[in-house]
Amino acid sequence: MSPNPHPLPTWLARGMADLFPEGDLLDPDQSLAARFEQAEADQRPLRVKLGIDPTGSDIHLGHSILFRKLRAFQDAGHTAVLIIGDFTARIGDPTGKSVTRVQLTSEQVEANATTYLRQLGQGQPKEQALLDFETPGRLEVRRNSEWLEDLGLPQVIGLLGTTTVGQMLAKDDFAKRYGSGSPIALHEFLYPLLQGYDSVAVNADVELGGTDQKFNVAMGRDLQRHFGQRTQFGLLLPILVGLDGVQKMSKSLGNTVGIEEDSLSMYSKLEKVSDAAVDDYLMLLTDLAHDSLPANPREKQQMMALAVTASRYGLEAAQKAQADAALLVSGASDAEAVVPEVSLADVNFPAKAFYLLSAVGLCASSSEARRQIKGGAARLEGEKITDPHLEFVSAKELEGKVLQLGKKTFKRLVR
RNA sequence: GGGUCGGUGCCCGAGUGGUUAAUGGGGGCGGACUGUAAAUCCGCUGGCUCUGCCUACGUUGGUUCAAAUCCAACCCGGCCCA
Repeated sequence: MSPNPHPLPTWLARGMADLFPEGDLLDPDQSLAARFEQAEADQRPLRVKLGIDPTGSDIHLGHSILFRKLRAFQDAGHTAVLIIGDFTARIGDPTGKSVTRVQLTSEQVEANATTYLRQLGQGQPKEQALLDFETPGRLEVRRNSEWLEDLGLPQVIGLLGTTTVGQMLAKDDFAKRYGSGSPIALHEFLYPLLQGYDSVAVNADVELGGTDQKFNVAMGRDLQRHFGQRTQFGLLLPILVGLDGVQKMSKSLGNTVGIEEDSLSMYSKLEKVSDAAVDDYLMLLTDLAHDSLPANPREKQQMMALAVTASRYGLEAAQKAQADAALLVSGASDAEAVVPEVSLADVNFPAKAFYLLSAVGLCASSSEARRQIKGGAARLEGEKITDPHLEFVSAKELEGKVLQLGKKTFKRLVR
């Protein structure tokens, strides 16, 4: 193979799962590297699109890999076009869901969008934020209701006419559902088309997405061509596996690390991710060079956890989290300072042990607490609680003590 | 619109009148082991300040001493026909 005349910058290539098209290396419509060259020559920043679906409200590390890449584009001088899918959220992205998603009201969507932007760092200095909201020209935040709300039926029919049922059924998710006899609502076919139309509306040069977005991103290219526009490149990043190392990181699977979690909890979760996931985390969530990593898997976990936490909270806070986490596992008695506190104000006395566990938030329900106690999971000041009916007469006798569930969860009871 | 099969706990999926809060698997949680990992083994897995009481098998109503199980209507879905 002859040397590539325009290699992609390393910040761009890192962690990339797929890039398309990858044709003639000199053609700016076929090669992203050539598009870069051209943009530079024209002194025109590239427009890099990323769509978010304001259906949830908590951003986790799985989302953040896309934002990190978008930020890298910003730092290289390009324009991030963040599209809030406020209109499409009301349809529901069929991706990965076997069930048709509930449609949200516009109030819910708006509230979620606001929360999203805050978590991405709106109003914060760029050093602390996920995206650069500060530097002029580096960020455009758009809502797709801007252009989708006013589409008339003739235009919608026009969009529908650009593709076929056969093409739609080629999409992985639709294919599976169709094959297994699960319902597919017709309006779900509209989703890829509308997301694709977003690319037309913002004139995107590049669209970022997870590998599960390939179909939708490709649809954007088709529609851009249809509307006589220059086509975008699809840059796909892997879907981050969750803490279990098996399934994708997703809130409904409960294997996430939230971007807003405090440094201690972020570090503690990360340092125990499954070995299967550590290399991915290092690649996608840090900038560490992979040839300088320790061979010992335990050290590797810790290094990764430290780096990821530091990228969010700074090195000093991350190191403190690391030290605190070490204290916590060594035994609650050494860790006075770092155990999170919980108030007894809402607990009614006299309180039985199982009720206390649930009232204090250590267990989801009092029935669960009862089971946990029977299973030997609950401790007070390091001493195992064996009787669910153990009764505490007043808050006084509990103040300052540490209540523990399992090996990892501690709460200090305070007034 | 017609025919037909189906809708069960977080998910999948048994169960077709009576010790059924409902077999089994997955997932989750806890215990042992360990590297706070994986694998393995064991226990738990509707709610309630709980020796008992509630609520649950698409919805509503009915039959019966007794229903997830029988009947009716309705809602939702798959497939076939139109």
